Amino acid sequence: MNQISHIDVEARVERFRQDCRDAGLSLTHQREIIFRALVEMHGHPSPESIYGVVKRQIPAISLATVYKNLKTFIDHGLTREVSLHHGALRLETNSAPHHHFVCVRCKEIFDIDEELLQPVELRRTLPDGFRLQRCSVEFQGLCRSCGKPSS
Amino acid sequence: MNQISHIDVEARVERFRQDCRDAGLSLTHQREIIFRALVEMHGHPSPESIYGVVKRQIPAISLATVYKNLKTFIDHGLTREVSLHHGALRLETNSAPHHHFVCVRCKEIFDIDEELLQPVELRRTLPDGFRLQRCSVEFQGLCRSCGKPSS
DNA sequence: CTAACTGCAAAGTGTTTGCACTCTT
DNA sequence: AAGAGTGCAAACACTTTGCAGTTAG
Repeated sequence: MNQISHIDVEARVERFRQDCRDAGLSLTHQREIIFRALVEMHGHPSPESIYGVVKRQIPAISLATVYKNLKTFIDHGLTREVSLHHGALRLETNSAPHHHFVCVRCKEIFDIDEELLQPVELRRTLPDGFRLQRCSVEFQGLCRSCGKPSS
Repeated sequence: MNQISHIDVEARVERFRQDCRDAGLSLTHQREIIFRALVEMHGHPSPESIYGVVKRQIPAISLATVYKNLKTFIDHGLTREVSLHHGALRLETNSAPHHHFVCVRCKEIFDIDEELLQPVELRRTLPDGFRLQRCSVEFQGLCRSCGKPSS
């Protein structure tokens, strides 16, 4: 919704370079262009749409490279995916209202009883025209087995 | 996490039958077996895993039928999908902490500034061994354009 | 120089579709 | 009957993989 200023982009790209060095990642031309495209875009772009932007600057780039790099970025916390459970349809079997705990490592989903939470409260109303139907909270972290020091 | 009692299953299947009648959906054998399998399973099953269960009772059933019916169930509110944005990878461009509003109709995702919300509070701690890293709220409803009476 | 990265094409997933046949109503 | 639903196979979209060649450190 907000414009992104050039200074933000530059700052984020600069931090990106540092993060790559810190993580031992090569700073390739492709890598940087992809990251820059990402931070210059707004909303929640798909790999394809990022590819479309990047291709204007590196016509020979392949979609696979975009995918590989986005995955690398995610793995190193350089960007984030909108949802931990994209990829495949999953159905609810629990018909009672509840929230979810998603393990960032094994991706397993655990139900969290609704009454474990204080009701979520808005400080102000949603932007005009938006009609709220329901709201659910997603907790992210490590589940019991993934959090064990051994594993 | 909890066992599902037979009485719950029967009650839900009975309601299902009624819902189908109300919605003008044919009550086929396959349909009912699929629904029953779903409510008898626990957690967040995939279409494949439901297919596996159903196949034991109707060996000739096809995976496509399972998919078609699950979609029908979702469309009629007879069950719910775990995440509205499974399907394809989407990246965040907004690096500030924020929540999401997802339009149930057009599936568009809108960022909701973190400070619009009272912080989410737990009444008790999470089950032992779970390590919380972050938490984000997903609002669902109709967005501005989908909520217009015209559309 | 070496390990990491890229581009390509091919292979994988998970999911949908078209169509002839079969059931529910 | 008529329309809705089913099974099959083929088509799809999205993503990953293997590998030979290239580049960063």
